[in-house]
Amino acid sequence: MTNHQIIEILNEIAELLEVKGENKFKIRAYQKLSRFLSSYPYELKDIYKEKGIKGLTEIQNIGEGIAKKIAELIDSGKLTYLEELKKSLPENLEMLLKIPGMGPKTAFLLGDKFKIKTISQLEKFLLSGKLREVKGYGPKIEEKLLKGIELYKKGEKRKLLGEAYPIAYKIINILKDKVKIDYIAPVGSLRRMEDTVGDIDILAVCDDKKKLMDTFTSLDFVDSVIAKGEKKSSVHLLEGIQADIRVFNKDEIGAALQYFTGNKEHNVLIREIAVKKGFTLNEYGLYKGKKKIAGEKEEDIYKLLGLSYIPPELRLGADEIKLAAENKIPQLVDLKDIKGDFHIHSNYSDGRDDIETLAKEAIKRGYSYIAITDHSQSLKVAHGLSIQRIKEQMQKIDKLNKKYKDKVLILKGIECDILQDGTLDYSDDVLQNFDFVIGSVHTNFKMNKKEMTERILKAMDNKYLKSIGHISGRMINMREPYELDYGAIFDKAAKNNIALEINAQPERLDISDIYIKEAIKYGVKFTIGTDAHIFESFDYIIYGVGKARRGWATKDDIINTYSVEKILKWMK
DNA sequence: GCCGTTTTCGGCCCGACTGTTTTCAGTCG
Ligand SMILES: Nc1nc2c(ncn2[C@H]2C[C@H](O)[C@@H](COP(=O)(O)OP(=O)(O)OP(=O)(O)O)O2)c(=O)[nH]1
Ligand SMILES: [Mg+2]
Ligand SMILES: [Mg+2]
Ligand SMILES: [Zn+2]
Repeated sequence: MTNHQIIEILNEIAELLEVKGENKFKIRAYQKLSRFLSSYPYELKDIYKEKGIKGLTEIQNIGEGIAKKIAELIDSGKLTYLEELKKSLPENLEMLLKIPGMGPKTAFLLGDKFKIKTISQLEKFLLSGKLREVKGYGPKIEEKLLKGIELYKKGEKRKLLGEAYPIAYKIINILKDKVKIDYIAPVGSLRRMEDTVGDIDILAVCDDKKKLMDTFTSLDFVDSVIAKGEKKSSVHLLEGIQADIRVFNKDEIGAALQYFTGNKEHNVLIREIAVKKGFTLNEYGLYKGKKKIAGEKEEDIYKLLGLSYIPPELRLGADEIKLAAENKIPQLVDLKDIKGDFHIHSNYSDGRDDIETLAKEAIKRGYSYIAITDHSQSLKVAHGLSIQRIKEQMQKIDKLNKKYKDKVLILKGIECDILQDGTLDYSDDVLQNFDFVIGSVHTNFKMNKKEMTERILKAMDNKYLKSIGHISGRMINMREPYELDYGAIFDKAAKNNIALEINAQPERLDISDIYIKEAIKYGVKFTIGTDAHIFESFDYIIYGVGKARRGWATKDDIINTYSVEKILKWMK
């Protein structure tokens, strides 16, 4: 029973309780825990095995009630409570609830009174016009639900951060072009730099609100308008994702950002603090009675609530608020601190560009160094480098380093396969010639937790290894990560002075940010690498930095912030 | 169902849009 599975079950319980019309705070408790666990770095089953129920209740948002249920799930794989809950309700409600526009009330009505169990039954029912006979329902609702079914059938998944970000900026640039806008920015999960986003949230400040909304809802790539008001509109895009916009006045921008950045749990906790202090907080401002006491700047709101500023990436509703109250939010690493990129492929292996092109791009970005890290010999599909090719590449790099002396330093790197037995893909007398060796697993993924951990730990005995590439092997939405004993790896990484890579490819984002904070406690350092195969992908660095920030990393934790002198020393 | 240096019981965020209403419920942010 993985955390992932437990999260799904908690969500299912919350949904069913909603349909039952249960106490909404009880429902919130399940939702809150579910969200909390999605960024929790330890497996509950390990904690339960070690410390029992008591270990579980020590975790934030888990009390006696849910601890017992989790224990039953781990012990037996089943949950009597959920089974009973399902029995007491119409079948297949979960499916109905996934239809956009269908909430708990309507789903219950359809399941209970009209015995609807399948999508095709629902379609027939809606087309028959029988729903409008129920008080409170009419033809527009039937239509809306039919549209919801079409959307549901598309089965759209959450988009990768790296897919959604460019779409958000496409929208922003068009709007800026067509309407006079004072401020516009991506917010929600995009601003928090989550791995994936459920929709694109945009916040704007603009005088001509009507024109902005007209423009937004009539963009070329809008395929349906879900809602359109003067403060808020929602559309669905051809790209297969929803976009929400909210428009505010200038003096509300701080409160608006605070609200629209979220996450929801963070907002609720912040608003609770406001209430305790005798204030109210909404998206327009912080109020003491009728009097507005903050709203222009996010910082002011946090400050008046007795908190230091909390960067968006940390706003999870976990422990960031407590730490802000104690003034213990660290100065996080920033994009402007980054001096180089530690994972780049050239046309020597499976990259598109020659090394000189890559070096020029690095110079353009103001980098001090880049590491060229092509694939190693056994990875034939990616044209892994033979020993002869390594020699040629090194000579080439020497030449370029002469040519671009004082402009950028090209590091002789390699992304060396960690073979099934934990040895590296070249012998030490080859590896010793590189400045920077990444060890990556690209083959034989189907090993259990113990075997895969041992494989990686073994590789870490090699004194030339400097960083572990994309450690979990996950491909977001496509391939699950393999299980690892992260504690053992962090421990050895810190002791052997081996960094972990934050791979910034949108589909990888690996090591996952939920582990970074833990690793830092062990003293582990990180190299951020875009894994670029074309120079345009140097852009992915923003996602890498975002992940580092979500892991509470400071400048010191990230090797890419070091000067040339310092990295040369570190690589020795 | 969870939580707490004021509380172990009584709190638990607040608002926009739509469709159906003649005052508001439902859904979503
Ligand atoms: N105060 C408050 N704010 C909310 C609530 N629901 C959403 N928000 C705010 C915080 C969210 O980050 C923001 C955008 O909502 P979304 O539903 O788009 O969620 P978010 O972008 O966080 O995640 P997503 O990737 O879209 O699933 O709106 C709520 O119930 N109360
Ligand atoms: Mg969102
Ligand atoms: Mg949204
Ligand atoms: Zn790789």
